[in-house]
Amino acid sequence: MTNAAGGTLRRRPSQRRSVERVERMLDECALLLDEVGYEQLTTKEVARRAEVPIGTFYQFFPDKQGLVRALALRNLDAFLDRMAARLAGVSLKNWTEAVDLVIDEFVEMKRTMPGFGIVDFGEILTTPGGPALPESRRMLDQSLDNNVIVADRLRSLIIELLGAPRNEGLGRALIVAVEAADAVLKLAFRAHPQGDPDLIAECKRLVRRYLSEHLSDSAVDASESVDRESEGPAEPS
Amino acid sequence: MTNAAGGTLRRRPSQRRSVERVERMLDECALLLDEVGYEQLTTKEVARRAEVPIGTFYQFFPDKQGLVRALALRNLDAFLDRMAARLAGVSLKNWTEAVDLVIDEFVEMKRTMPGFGIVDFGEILTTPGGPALPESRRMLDQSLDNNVIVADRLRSLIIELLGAPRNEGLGRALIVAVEAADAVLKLAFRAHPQGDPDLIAECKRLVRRYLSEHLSDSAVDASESVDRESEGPAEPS
DNA sequence: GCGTTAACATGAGCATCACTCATATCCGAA
DNA sequence: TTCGGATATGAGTGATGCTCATGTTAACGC
Repeated sequence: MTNAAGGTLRRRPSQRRSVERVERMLDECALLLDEVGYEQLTTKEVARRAEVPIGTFYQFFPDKQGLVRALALRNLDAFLDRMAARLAGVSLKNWTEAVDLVIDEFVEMKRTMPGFGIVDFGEILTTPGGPALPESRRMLDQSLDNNVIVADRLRSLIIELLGAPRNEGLGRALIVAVEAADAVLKLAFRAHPQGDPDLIAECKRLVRRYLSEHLSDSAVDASESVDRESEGPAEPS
Repeated sequence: MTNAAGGTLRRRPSQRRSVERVERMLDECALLLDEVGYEQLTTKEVARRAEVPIGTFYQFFPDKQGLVRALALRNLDAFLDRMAARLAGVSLKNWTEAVDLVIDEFVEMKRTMPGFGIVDFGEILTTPGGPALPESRRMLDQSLDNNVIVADRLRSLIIELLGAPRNEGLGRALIVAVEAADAVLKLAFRAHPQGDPDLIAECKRLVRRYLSEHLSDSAVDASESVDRESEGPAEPS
């Protein structure tokens, strides 16, 4: 819902042609990232493929990092939207099913959405191509925000759907779970182009075991918001 | 024990002066990495600080990535050696203590060893400055090797010290645990310069919960290799 | 239609980077 | 001393991220 490129753009495109251009640049960035990786990706090539002059590129994106960060945010939004839609259309027996569903969806995104496997919720999102520097506090804070956004929205979804108790530690636990799952799934995709099934299964186990401290099974049965048993997708508020 | 710069050097320094030079370059690389991050790090500046001509730099390191990878491997060796020494000098009551000890040691390394927080067991080790590319299989395999090396040596240490059963799944579980813990600790250090204590504690919980499937408490008491109760450091085989 | 003004578009050019290679220097053997 | 090959060096090369002076379009009052 929120604009995917929220604070990362130098100038927000207003006219229709400009919007399409920015979108095209992000599309080509994603494809090129999958082809050559971040370091080999050049702004000139992105601009060339998107059929946009390099000068125009730099009117919208502050720099190479900004481009990739904007893509990361767009991917993030896409994932969260798909998650919300997916969770809304299913009646879950217990919260562990929700964990499996979220991870399956994440894996599916990695398999199909260009650039999703490379630029996602980890530090790449923050400082793509470079590890976090103690100097650049601002960027770090932003990354932390992004991380919190994912975990927070997941928590909202889980609470909404499963009626889990609003533990104080749940928020932090979800952040930790997201971070850990992200890392393990990265490993799974490093080991196998489509994601090593064993490692994906192991990832689910990891998250289930960890979250079982915070999410009790009893909370699931007490769920109030899962009223409809229908399988059709329901609209989130 | 094994040379830290394993296959990453273009030419192995033979004379004493050359060895010192390579060591100095790695030292300055680590410091500079902490100061400005990978992307801002320039080979010229590393060479300048190490008081080595740029030409000489490229006689030993194939490229910028090779330099950072060599540093990563040196840090890796340092960590594993310290782990072995630390575990050898302590009698553990149960395996969860070993988990805490390993994580504490890891955190201590992140706090004190230059470049350790930035270049470590994650993908940065593999493709520093760039996420994994589907193209560059060779690098990916190497990264996987590195990851396996850590987990494998940890497994050896744990089995040796705690007499844990040699489960088939233990190896993979340790790889997953290392990957997850690494990610969560990165997060902890992004949130706090010295590492957020809450997140560090959460990391221990995560690993303990996960590994409890593979390491039973009873296995600890049946430990055979922990004969000596002395606290002096013992030599690993 | 016309003039004015501001926003937008463009790509040659600049500073800087990773990396090379022709040359200089060293050093042991004869 | 002379020679030959290994080593050391830094000016130079091509490429990259990014800028900015200039050209083009759009909007609006008259």
